[in-house]
Amino acid sequence: MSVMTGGKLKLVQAALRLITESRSLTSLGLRELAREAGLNPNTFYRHFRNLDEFGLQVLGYIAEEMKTGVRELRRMAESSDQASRETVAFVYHYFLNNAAATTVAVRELHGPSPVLRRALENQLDASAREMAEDIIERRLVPGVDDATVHEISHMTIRYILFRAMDYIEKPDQRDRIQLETEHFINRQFRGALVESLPPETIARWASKN
Amino acid sequence: MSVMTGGKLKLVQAALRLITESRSLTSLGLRELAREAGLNPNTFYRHFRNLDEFGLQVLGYIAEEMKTGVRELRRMAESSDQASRETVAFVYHYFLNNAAATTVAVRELHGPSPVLRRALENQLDASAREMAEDIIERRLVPGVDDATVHEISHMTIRYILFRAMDYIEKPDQRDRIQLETEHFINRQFRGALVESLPPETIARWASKN
DNA sequence: CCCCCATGTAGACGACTGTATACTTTTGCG
DNA sequence: CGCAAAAGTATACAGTCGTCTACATGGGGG
Repeated sequence: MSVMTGGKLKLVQAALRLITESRSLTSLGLRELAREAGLNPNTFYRHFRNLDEFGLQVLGYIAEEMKTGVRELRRMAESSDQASRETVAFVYHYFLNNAAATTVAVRELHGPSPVLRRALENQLDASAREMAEDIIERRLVPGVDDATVHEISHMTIRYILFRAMDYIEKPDQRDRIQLETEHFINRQFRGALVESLPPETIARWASKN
Repeated sequence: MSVMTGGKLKLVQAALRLITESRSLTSLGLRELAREAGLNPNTFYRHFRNLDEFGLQVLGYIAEEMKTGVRELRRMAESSDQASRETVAFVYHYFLNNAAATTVAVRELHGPSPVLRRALENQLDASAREMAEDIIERRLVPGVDDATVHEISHMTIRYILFRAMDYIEKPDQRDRIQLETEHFINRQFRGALVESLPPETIARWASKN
């Protein structure tokens, strides 16, 4: 399962290549894949039962890629305590360097195949849980209860993933995207601290500081 | 342009029907469309030059639908001043009643066709601008500057659209989605009020109230 | 060494696709 | 009504697709 070689790898990589050139995983054809990979169409059957199974394997492949990225991220976040700014920069650079995987994830998360959608949702939920637990364990946002941290993590993971797509496609907006992401995160966590208070009270207090 | 009739309408509606049954606009076939609409394949050519033009027309069709929805929403928001809760409920019910259009929008916003993506982005940006201007004019969040209101509106519109997809597909989670959406909005605007203050200061103050 | 099994190739099949040309029906207007 | 344009249909063609069966290669373990 773990390491792919030969034709199998070639086919998966061909899929990633085609998808970045504005295609969708679900719309790829067997022959098209083989053509792009430089293989005979029938070679496909030596590695996959059908296109559905292929899709899942591609998802597994990119999930593996993403996991190593997350691991790096956590290792880096451990060393710095002012997480936000550099962390956001790091994350977007990571997505940029894994544009193909990112594109697949974003496309299929809202794509037509229910199976792939569920698989991706589970993957994202798992990442969100990890992120939340890290935040809670390291007491990064004291004053916010655990359930809320989980909720915010869930939103943030998705927000970043979608913005990563823009980040990849619109180089001229990268600074803005990074900045808005920081705003997003800051507002969510700061907002959570004063969630139960009426806006007027907050505004009055804030204007005095 | 305005009113569709006969075969043209049938084809567009057939597309919406197929898309809700887990398909993507870009992946629809000419013959498939005609079959679903109960028409001869060649009738398609009487109304559309090719499938790309068809896609754009479908988008225009649902954009028209959405616009009337937004108009209703603004009319309703005018009458109540505690916007948030009922507004959110209203919005999700609207999306639920226009499931096909919602699905198309979400699918194609991250779909493989750059043309459709741009068209949808512009549509969403326009809606976000309208929303922001409403909020600013009615002074719903004093203490937050205009640029920030625009930024938050932009995020919120997208957040709600994506959650609307879940809302449609997962009936058992509808209450939770509605609640989390309220949280999202509240945290964004409240967070914006205290954006520039260090979290510790906020937490200390909040714990005293 | 040889054999075997995994991997890759060749050719063919029926089904489906987008499109062109030609014909029929329906519709709206003077 | 009469007739022209619009809308819908029939048939056909070349291309692509997924899949099947049969055959070729080639590298590692007995």
